Amino acid sequence: MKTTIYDIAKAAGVSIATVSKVINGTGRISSDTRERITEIMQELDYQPSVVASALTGKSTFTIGLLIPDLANPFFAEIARSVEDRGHELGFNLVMCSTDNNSKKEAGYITLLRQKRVDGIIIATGTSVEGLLSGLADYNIPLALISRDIPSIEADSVRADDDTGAYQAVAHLTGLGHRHIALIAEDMELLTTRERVSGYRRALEEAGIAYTDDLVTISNSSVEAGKQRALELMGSDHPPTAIVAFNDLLAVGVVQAAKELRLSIPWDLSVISFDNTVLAGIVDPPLTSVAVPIQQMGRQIMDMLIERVRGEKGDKQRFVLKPELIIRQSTTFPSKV
Amino acid sequence: MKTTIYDIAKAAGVSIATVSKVINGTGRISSDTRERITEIMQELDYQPSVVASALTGKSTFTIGLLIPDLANPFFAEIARSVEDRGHELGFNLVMCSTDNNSKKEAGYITLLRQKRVDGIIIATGTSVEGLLSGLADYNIPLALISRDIPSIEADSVRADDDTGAYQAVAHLTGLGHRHIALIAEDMELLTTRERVSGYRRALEEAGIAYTDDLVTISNSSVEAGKQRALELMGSDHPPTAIVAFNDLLAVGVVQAAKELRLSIPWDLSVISFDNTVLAGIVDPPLTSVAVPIQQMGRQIMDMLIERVRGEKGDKQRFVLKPELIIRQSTTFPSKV
DNA sequence: CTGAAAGCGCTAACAT
DNA sequence: ATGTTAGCGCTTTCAG
Repeated sequence: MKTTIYDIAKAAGVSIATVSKVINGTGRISSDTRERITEIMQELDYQPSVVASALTGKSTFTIGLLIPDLANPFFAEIARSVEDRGHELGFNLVMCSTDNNSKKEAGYITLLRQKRVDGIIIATGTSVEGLLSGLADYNIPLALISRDIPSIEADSVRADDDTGAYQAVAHLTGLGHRHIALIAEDMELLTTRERVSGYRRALEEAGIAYTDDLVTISNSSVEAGKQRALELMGSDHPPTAIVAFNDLLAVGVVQAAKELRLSIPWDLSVISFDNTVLAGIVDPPLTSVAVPIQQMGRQIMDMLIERVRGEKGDKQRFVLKPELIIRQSTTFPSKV
Repeated sequence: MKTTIYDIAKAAGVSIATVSKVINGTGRISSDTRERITEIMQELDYQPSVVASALTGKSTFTIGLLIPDLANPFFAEIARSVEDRGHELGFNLVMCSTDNNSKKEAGYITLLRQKRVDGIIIATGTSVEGLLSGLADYNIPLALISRDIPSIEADSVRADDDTGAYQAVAHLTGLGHRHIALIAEDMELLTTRERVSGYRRALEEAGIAYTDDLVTISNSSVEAGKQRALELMGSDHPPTAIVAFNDLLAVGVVQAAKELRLSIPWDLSVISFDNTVLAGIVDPPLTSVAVPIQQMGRQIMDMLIERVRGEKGDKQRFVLKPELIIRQSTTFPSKV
């Protein structure tokens, strides 16, 4: 049998209330009995049940993290930083990889509700919007990382995507590129729309007209990135540079270039977003728009825990500045 | 207020016992009242509390996963497959990245105990050994993935590391290499010892003497791999091939080679273990010993859930055959 | 087929 | 400084 608070109480010759108090450091108990009880708890290897304690109204000390895919390094890194900060604060993370599939999202959210998690951090796209607005009612705090959903009442931390894209494209136009393609993600995402807007702004400043067919939509995988790049490069007037909305896509572009026997950066410049471990590892290493993943992870967890602890007040929305890390995948265009 | 089983009971004009029965599909209730109750639960958006239900002796439907580092693609992929299978079976995963730090391991295990998780899957090294043998007493089932710990009474799934290393090294000796280095991990790990043994076996068959200084120990990171490679290549009699015990290390080797202006595979052959996404992405793509991560993940979860459900009987230990994926990082040695 | 009641392990007033 | 007691939301005999 698991040892309970009763076992401790009996062994110590006190009431369970007293034991509860030393466990939680509440009320006043003589340091004498405190010590004795502490000792007995150790001897009996007693672990207070957070299940029971949660039932009495205290928190479960677990928070849910919804991401598209743990196997995507960007999200794995986010998860890691969130997990670390949570652990420091005494909270555990339950992972929910949704594949951006609304069925799975709904399923996970239901589960998280049933488990009475203290809060939920969301890094997925739009489809959850409906589910989420509901969540507010159950008053379980929500926080958004990396993507923001304006219609949702929640704290958020994300990168300034407009600026990020602007920096990337300006770097390219500065090098002389005038035919720059985008491999974007779902247009429903604020992230995507902002990046496209930054792209247009940079083009405009360089006096370059915006063309629809240089912007292609793709889901996030190496394979998809490769396909899109193949299509772009196969067109009548192929781009001299491609900006991919994440590292996986960019890796796909690199593979497409290899297949087409195009050399990067000489025949084609490439810039990625995210700057995960992948960006530094491919050949050539990618110029990439870096977002401070660690910082975002810690910060969102901090904000969420504040809410869990009852912090009221307006929702906060942080927008972090991205940084363009210049590596070897970009140079001036060969043919002007 | 959260809606409880009482609210449903009242609204339906029945007792909570009846509601409980329709929730769990136990006992016998007229399909009439069943429907009515179901309907009301939906209307009120009722979510039964697994916290409360767990307190009455049922499971928490959550299992803990201990890994060294979620940001390492190998473990991220393991986590993903485990999570998926868990989700199919109705279990959630709480992530514990331990950095192979025994303090963290102990901390996480304590937390998992307090949360009354139904089971724990472990992919970390040795330091937990002590903690774990204890766990058995609290009768929370354990399962080991990717690494086995003989002294622990637990189901396990892992790769046949001896064979994996043998295949890698035999491939190399077959190409004519006679000076093959190993960048290994912690010697305490069964995995490491078995790989070294496979290495020696392959050398022996090729009539090559084993030398201690060709085997170097490293912790798992790109940076560490690079350092070890630099040291190896800087020795009097540098190896013509290096086998790295995971992709991160191998990437480090590749970077070291670049820094030394050595071309892979012509100046140096490289083989990695794990065959994660990284192996296919670096330049050149790495010949790698692939283990069936997906399959391991599913299988370990299946075995663990069996135990959670009360399956008794001897512990099962599965050892899966690895496969050598030949890419472009290996060829015959240039100078014989 | 349905309900009453006794817990599960712990917390939080409220007494003492 | 410590103990009593009434829940928390649900499951599970055991009656009816």
